[in-house]
Amino acid sequence: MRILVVEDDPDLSRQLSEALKDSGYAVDVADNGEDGHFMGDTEPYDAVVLDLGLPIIDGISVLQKWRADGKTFPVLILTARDQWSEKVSGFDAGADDYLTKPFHHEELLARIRAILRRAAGHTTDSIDIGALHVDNRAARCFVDGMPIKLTSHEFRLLSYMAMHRGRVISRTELVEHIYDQDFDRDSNTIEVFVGRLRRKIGTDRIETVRGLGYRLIDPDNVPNKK
Amino acid sequence: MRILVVEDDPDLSRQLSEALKDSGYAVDVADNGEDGHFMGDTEPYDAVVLDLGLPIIDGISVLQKWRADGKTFPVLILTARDQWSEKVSGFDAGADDYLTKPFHHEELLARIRAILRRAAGHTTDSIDIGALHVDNRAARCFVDGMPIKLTSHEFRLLSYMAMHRGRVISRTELVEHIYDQDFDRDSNTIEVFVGRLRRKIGTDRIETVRGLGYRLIDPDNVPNKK
DNA sequence: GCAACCCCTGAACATAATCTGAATATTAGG
DNA sequence: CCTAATATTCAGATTATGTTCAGGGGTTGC
Repeated sequence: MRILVVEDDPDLSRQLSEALKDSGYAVDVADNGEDGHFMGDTEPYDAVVLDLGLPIIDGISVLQKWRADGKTFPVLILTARDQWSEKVSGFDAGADDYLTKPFHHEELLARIRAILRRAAGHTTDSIDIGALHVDNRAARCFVDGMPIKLTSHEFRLLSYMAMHRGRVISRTELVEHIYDQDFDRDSNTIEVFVGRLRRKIGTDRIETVRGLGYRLIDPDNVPNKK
Repeated sequence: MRILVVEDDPDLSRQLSEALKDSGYAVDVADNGEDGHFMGDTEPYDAVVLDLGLPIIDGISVLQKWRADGKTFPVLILTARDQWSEKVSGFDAGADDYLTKPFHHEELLARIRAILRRAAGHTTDSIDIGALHVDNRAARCFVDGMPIKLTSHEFRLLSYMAMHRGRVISRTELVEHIYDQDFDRDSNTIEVFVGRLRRKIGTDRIETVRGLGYRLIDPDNVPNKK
């Protein structure tokens, strides 16, 4: 999952992106409205954390522009305490949730997880695919109840596939959502990660669709394959 | 489905054609208005992605020429941000949709699927022909609810026939829409693929019309065959 | 500050799926 | 029956995917 943070206070921005990275997200940062708007327009984020008081273009305008352009990623806005009117116009502009500063990291992370899972049409933080259990909250996964140790990138890959289970996901899409901005994929990292994941969670849980990509399935619940 | 991309920026052009190929389309590329116009005039594309700012002949003129010549393929135009007047004249010239740069691959792909299916007179990404279900988004097909594994070329063939179901489709037409430019068909690949498809989805779903081509039908709902 | 470790990356190499073209068999139509 | 059209089969050729591994950057524990 890849997240954009638009925040001008350098301290807060660093804290936020660190906390998010620790939770296993790929994070890009913008420190003003213009850059933030451009990045949101250009890159396929899974969620955005948007401060409202920003240099150059304010947060509400950025959000409005995105929505006018048809961008649908979920947006969590940060407001100063007591700025009730801002919250209202934030929701009007298409925000999905808000958080008043100051806040605990824990709360931010919980809300991010919530908007991510809502966007993907799930109702809880964990996803079961047959005997495979993916816990996005604890960033852990289990097969038949046994905990599986995954590295951070392995978990990102699994988590993204779990959110979109059953669908074929192209290598390009995986790269875009697992890595942050400056990454030029000209190597076979995705294949390597898929290989490692398969060894850990079971080869047949990730189906490869030649020429298109990969798909996460429940191997015990395939109607019948030819 | 075969798509023409007319775009002069080499980076964007490569990205586009890669993303489209990933989605299972056959793709040709032109990097200026003149070549683009010629290719669109000569080859039977199912859709065109057309940048407006092009060397030699600009995009709007290319589109106007095509429409004046009676070309009906759907055209998705790419415009720079804020060039609202361009969008308007694009629609006037006969565009089917537009996308402002920059954009996400996923959005482009969604719009391509949308104009393709509109052009074929469908309203969703999936098509049912009796017990056969073709899902163009997931690139999958089912018979009686059972998933059928198809290779990428097999799926292209099926998808094209499903889009034009009930009509007889000649071998030449199939070759032209399933392969991109540089493919010299002097062999019997189409027969081979039809054979393989038949084995997978059921022999009687593809009818042979001697001397003309093939037709995709619902074997359980044939008005009356002689 | 150092050593030990873990993980990521990119490349080289190995394997497997699928495509192609041709040869051969079968069928429909006269 | 004869012929042309279509089907089937199959063996390379070709590409996509898998696997392995070494080097390096970063982190942890001492």
